[in-house]
Amino acid sequence: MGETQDSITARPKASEEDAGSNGTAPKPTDFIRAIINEHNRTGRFGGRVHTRFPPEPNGYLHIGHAKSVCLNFKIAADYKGLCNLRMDDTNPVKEDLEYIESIIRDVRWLGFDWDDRLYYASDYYEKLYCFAVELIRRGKAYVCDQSPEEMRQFRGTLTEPGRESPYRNRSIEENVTLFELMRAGEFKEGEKTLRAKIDMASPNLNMRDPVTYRILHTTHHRTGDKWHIYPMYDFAHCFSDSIEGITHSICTLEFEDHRPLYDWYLDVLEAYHPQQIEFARLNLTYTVMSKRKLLQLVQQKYVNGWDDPRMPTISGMRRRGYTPEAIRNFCERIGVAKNDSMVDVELLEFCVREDLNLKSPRRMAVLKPLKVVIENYPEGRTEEFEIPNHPDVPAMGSRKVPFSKVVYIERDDFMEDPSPKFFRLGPGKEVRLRGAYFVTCTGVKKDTATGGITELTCTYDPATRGGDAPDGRKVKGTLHWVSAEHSIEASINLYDRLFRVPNPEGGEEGTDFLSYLNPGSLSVLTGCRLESSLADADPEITYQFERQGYFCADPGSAPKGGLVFNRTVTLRDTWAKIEKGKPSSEPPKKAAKEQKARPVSQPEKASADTISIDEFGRIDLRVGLIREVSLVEGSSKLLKLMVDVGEERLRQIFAGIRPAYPDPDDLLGKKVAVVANLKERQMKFGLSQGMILAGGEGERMGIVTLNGDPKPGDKIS
RNA sequence: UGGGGGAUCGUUCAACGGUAGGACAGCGGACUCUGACUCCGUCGAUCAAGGUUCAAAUCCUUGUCCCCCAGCCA
Repeated sequence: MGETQDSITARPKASEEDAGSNGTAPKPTDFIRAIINEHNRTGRFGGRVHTRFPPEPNGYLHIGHAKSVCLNFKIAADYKGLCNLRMDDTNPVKEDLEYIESIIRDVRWLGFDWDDRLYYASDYYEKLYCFAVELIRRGKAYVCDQSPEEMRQFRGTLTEPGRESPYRNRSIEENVTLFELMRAGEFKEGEKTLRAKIDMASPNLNMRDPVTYRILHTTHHRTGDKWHIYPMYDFAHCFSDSIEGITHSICTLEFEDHRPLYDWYLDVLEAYHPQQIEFARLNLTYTVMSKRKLLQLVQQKYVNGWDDPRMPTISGMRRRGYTPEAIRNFCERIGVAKNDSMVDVELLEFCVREDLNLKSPRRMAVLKPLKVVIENYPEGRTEEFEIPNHPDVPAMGSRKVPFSKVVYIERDDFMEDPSPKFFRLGPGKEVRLRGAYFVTCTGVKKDTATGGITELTCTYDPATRGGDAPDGRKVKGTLHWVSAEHSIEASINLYDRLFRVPNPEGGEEGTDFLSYLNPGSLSVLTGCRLESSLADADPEITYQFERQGYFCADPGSAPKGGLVFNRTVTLRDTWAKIEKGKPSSEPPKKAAKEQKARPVSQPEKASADTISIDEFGRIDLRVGLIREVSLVEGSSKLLKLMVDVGEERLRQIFAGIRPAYPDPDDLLGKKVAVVANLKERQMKFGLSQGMILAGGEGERMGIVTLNGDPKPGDKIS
């Protein structure tokens, strides 16, 4: 893996002594390693560290799993221990061979190795069965005839104890016999279970005689029809860990109150006893992480399979062009703790860019072509420019890029009436075509019907061959380009976040996460023009299309449909930020950013279950002019606004935006978006007659303000 | 109202009784044949109230808020 990250974040030497007598602990910081260090100090596991990554093969691995994979494998590596890969396959109803294969592929792709230690809980079924029998013999388990319904009723509630099952006191012999019959398939599903005999009054619901084995007449993907009973997670997991000699059984927080059960099973049978440690699972903004929801997205076709590049799955990210190094690095940076956390997806994107910037060969590709004819360039002439594959890594070599009289540039790189800050092409302006010549725009051709720009004419300066002017004159802008005649056509998938909101799982009660799907998460660009060297692009390689972002050939759609590229991630785009912030909205910050619909135009394949225009139309959005602003006494958050929405009277609106406006007078005269048909609301401070649109929280809040010269009361469409 | 966890810059991780630090994001600037990269600067936090102490994010008390648990899922 060759990460140097560790040494960067590690504390200096002094802490190394945490490692204790065996001195193998290089990473002092996180709480898990602190526990391990303590174990090593006291000799609990004789200095041994053996972890495992135990996925259930009921779905594809996602970035949240990657966190766990990295944690387990890295801890093992750091302590010179081992990490097993174990399929936790105890529920044949949900599991599948396809998932097993994908998991193996993904963990390997992430860069981890388990030698020959690929295990399956199903390998232990026979042993587990014997453990269960022993449990019965020790009077610690019984066969129960209660139906699921009855069992639920007897379990009690969070605040009331449960009641004991009438079958709780069967004789050991009867239990053994019944359990054998369960195994033999003599009973119907749900007819009987094996239950641990613990304590129906325990405040921990997991200890109220939990089911240990249930009857399932389902063919198992590995053991076929051999078994009619399957162990439950708590039982199978602790003994699987125990059998494998795991020292540290690392899992997520929700298993914290399963730990007493984990410990109970092992203690009752006096088995080797690993230490379970729980950490907070990863949440990422603008996505969902639950396997159930991801499955739903796949099954209901909101995305095109588990490896859809918009999915947070490992296979989706691979297809999108993410690298294992970037993902591992991300997992390193987010750290590990017990706080519930929501990591900003921008950090992931940063890690991807960071890695890709170093190793992506540069190419030129025009996504939205605009034809440029260079008037003074000889007809029929072609020359080739030698352009480096990487500006900072000469070792990556160079390639020849053909140039001719007609080239394409990016439509966004031309403005007919540019602002002074726009240092790309405009009428009369001179720019550099990267690695080729300086050109000056001499003319603009338009479609007479639509007025849309169809073509540009330019002149070039032959003296600037290669991209430098001998007279030392500078140009502000450098554009990417392709020769019309030599370029190849491709379509490009632009991906944006799958959800419109940072936390699609945390919506108002009763709101389905699907309603937050981003209808613009995929936009397909056709007729893009690429430099010809991209014709046989290797899907394994992610290229940087200069000034655009990182892209890789889509392995899924290569064969017949022509060349298809996936956008991995955009380049940072400060210009877009300037542009966006330019017109009005004072503190656009996050508020504006979160609305960001990056794929600007283009046909969109709307794939989401969203509200319709009609529904949205029920909201009466009006232009409002802020006429008065005053502080609200007794509230640190509210401002009282008097807003002109084109009616005789001003509307009184209380807005919780004060933290963002230390000087509320800044708001005077601003044109804002007002929800005009909101039911009036009586607040402590007065009647609020509408709502203005804002985004963000606290100081990073911004209100939606309007450009141009709309009149108060104008409808916002 | 039971049990188990958790609260530190916008986000995330650290600080383990002794200067609240890093990363991402933001903002400003330098550089630039990618408005990229890089570099520099800057903004910015200890849930609250008490207490112990020369000294508290850290220890104690009380409170507040958030997450998880009533599958024959994992």
